[in-house]
Amino acid sequence: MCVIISLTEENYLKAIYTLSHLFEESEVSTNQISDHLNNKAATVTDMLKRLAEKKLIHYIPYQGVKLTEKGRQTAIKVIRKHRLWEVFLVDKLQFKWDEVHEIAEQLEHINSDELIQRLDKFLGKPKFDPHGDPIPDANGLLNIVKALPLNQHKAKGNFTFVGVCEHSKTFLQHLTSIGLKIGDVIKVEEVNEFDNSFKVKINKNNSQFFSNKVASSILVEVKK
Amino acid sequence: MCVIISLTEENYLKAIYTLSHLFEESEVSTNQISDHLNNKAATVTDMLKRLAEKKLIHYIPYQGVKLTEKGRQTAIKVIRKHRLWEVFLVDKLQFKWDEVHEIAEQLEHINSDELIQRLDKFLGKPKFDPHGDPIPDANGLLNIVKALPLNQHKAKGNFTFVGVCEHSKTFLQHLTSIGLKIGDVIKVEEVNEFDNSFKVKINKNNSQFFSNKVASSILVEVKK
DNA sequence: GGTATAATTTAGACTAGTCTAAAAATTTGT
DNA sequence: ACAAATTTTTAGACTAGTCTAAATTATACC
Ligand SMILES: [Mn+2]
Ligand SMILES: [Mn+2]
Ligand SMILES: [Mn+2]
Ligand SMILES: [Mn+2]
Repeated sequence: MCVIISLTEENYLKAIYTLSHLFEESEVSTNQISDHLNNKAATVTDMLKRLAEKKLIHYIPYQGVKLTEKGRQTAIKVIRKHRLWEVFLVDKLQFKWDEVHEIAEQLEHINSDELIQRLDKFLGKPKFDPHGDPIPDANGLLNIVKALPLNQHKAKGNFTFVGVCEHSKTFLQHLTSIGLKIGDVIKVEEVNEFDNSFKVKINKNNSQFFSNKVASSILVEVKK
Repeated sequence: MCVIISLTEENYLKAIYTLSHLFEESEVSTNQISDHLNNKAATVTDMLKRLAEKKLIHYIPYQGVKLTEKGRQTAIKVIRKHRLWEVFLVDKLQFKWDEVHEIAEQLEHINSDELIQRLDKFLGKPKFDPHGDPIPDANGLLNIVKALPLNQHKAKGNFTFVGVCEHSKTFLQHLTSIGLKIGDVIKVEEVNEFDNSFKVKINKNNSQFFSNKVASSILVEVKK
């Protein structure tokens, strides 16, 4: 009970959580973590030993790591805080969706359960952050997003834009510049076999093209 | 330009700023800082050398320290953030005034000028925090509070309660329990020479007594 | 003015978190 | 199956921030 978890340790746990879901594998490797956090592999190994010591991860040398239940809960809580603060920044302070990630990276480490509970209520208990990512609830339960990237639905029809799988500032700004935001309806008029580009209409406006790169980075659901 | 100032360094600068104003002396001693931050004097000496190296303080061994202009600006900015976040916590999240200090101690280190500017606007550019302390403006200018503790006005009459000079949780809770909040009118009906206690009415309610300890910890202005 | 006391600094050590270089283990390819 | 390539760990070093104990400087008092 009540082991203190440092900011650095929180970031490692979050990285392990994210990577294990990114690659659909339960074991995460040392190099994956070192790439993700821009640290050297030797540094990661040191930290993995400390996290294992604290019972936050299962670690077998050379075999990779996975989170313990305690580690998972800690990671989820950091993600909950990150996403709630992003909602605050966009909804209450009128930041753009491409401006909030760096600030949320700092705010996610503020330690106060009461604060998060009240912030959640103040924001109207949102279910999704400004990028369409689901916000874990107070018990650590997370809606799994069943949406797929647009390019995996190789069919004409109407889709709803529900999130991004690429979070870079430049990509988010690009979506803004083509006038696409969460909740918009995308009508696929043609799928171009040659380069896998998509001819689409956004909310019944004029037609435009999505490159395969764009189509593979936006998550959509079939419109009901 | 653009020297990175760590969270720890920010706390030292804030401590030096606070202590120099608390004792009305420009030079702050090593022991004062070590008491204030609950660090050992040797630790403080180490840090003072680092802060001097970064041109944030003027430091002459054995003589005490004072802030440079750059150090003062940094300290003021941290105080501005602390007090703005306290306003946010009380006004927007409905925290009580005795619950916000610890959380603001964390939030004051979040580093984003844009965030503070937008938070300030969102809160309606408040001039005072929930404890009546003035909030420095974006240029680092601070209204000096000219209010005195009630016990220094040894006279009957009407006063306005504008702030506290004691910030402990128990004291703030005590004021709440006797029904006193910022802005209330305090009518002094008697000053008791024997123990320097005060017979007062708050907002024309029933009379009660303030001990000298209470009277010396609340800041009031003569009611206009 | 000289000594006792208090304040401050120095010296040396420790932890968390990082690095580079080298060693060891694992995986890959023939 | 074994050598080469890759991954991971170990060893040793560094910085920031902290400590204790000892040395030094300042101050207070007679
Ligand atoms: Mn983010
Ligand atoms: Mn997000
Ligand atoms: Mn405070
Ligand atoms: Mn305050």
